[in-house]
Amino acid sequence: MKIYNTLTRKKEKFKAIHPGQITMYVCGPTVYNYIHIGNARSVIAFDTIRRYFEYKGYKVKYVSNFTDVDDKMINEARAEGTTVPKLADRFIKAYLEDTNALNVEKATLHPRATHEIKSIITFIQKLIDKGYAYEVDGDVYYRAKKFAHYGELSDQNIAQLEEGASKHINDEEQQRKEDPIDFALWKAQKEPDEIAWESPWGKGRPGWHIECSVMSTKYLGDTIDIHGGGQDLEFPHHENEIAQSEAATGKKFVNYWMHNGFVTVGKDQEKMSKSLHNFVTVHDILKRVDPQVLRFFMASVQYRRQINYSEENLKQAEIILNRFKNTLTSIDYRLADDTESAASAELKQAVQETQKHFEAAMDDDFNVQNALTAIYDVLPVVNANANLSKVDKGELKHFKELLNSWLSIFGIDTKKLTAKVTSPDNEKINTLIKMRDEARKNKNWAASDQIRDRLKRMGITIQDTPQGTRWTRDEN
RNA sequence: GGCGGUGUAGCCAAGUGGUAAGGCAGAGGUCUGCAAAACCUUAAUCGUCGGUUCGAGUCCGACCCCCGCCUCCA
Repeated sequence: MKIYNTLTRKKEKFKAIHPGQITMYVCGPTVYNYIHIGNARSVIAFDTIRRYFEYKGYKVKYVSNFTDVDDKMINEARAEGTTVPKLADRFIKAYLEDTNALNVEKATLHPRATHEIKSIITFIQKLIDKGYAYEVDGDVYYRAKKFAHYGELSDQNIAQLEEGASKHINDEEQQRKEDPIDFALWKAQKEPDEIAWESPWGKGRPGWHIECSVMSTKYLGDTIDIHGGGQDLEFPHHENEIAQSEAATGKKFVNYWMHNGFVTVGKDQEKMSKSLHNFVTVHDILKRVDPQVLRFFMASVQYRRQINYSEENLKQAEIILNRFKNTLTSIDYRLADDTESAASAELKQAVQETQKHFEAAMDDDFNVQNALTAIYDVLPVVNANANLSKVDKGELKHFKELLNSWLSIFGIDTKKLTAKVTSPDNEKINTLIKMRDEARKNKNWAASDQIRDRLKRMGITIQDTPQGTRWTRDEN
């Protein structure tokens, strides 16, 4: 299995620290708003990766944090006249609802920065003791240049970083810092009503980057297998995490750094982001789009590539899901009917090949496009087989199980896809179909078509096959 | 300016140097009473220019377009 490592800018053979187990940390959102499609992309990308590891038999420890205190949180809470913790609670709840709707597996742990203040203070103190950090009037800064590997992840050189940073910070900050690229580990309280905790350096709150170093090492260990996040976190966030963690522990922080590509929008394909105000929240879009369609759309692009968010592309995802649905439905009908089973070497071999191709593609840095292609290639074979008067029922069943597990890597629940929800009108549907079959027998096409139209209005599509009339619900 | 990514048919997109996978849409056909679904057939010389090579989308050079990071952002 190969994974592209941002640190080395190469695909590397994946080797877990502990065989059969994987430790994964994924940077989560700042919870001052609903998550948008771009945030969801990251969540979905790493959920898909996690699910594939699990498919391969790994046990995955998956930690994803909530940043529940920072300037944006403080400002938003003020604007709404609420407190930072209340604001956080509200949007953490919304996050869990949204990601649950997108069928994202629950993290092993969702630590919150504000619940880790003690550990954060201890960690910062360690950095001060080791000479990697210094305090100035209640603020604590990290001495970036002291860390020899600073800039390696994002491939930036120190001089240029200094030049860039000096343009962005004000004189007052410039004077406090030893160097413009030094970054805050601890920020002193500025207003009396501002949320703050006691510390050896006075009242204040943690800086942004420190929480991830603390939570990752605390819950997953000094060195972990995989650390993920959006490409925009490469610098400075992840660069700083490496500096903090490796300075504190003296060990390698992360073996494989993985960064997902952005969601872009519009004909200019601009990055979707909160600051550009071109975002769509998951909360809103799910009011009109089937969560499975959104999930499949986002999961079907390889995690490093950009996703161009558009109605047309969303529509395409829906059509493909429908093909899966049709195939699975026709398999279900064939498995349930009383026709004889007949072994098919052709089908068996095609299914075997598909599995091989699917896994080879996923093993290659999660190349989901090629993995899906493997499935698209076998669908015509399966569909054609499912139309035969005698089918290989054992092999069809086997394929169905495989397809279920493959699609579940993409976050698709095939049960939901094909559910013939038991509802009060099931009996009515079957009665109508019987009536129609009767009409067809008598070649009473007008009556037959009338019943079909009526069923269509109920959201039921019917298909006539040699094995009898089938029906599916249009919406799941 | 520095770093990184990207440019393949209307759209999505795969492509270890050897005569361009696949999907969607479109067109034609088979099946069907008609449909639906399914199945079959069907399209591009790969941003531009030059180089290396028997041979390049695939390597080298130059250039152009777009996107991102370098400041909060998945």
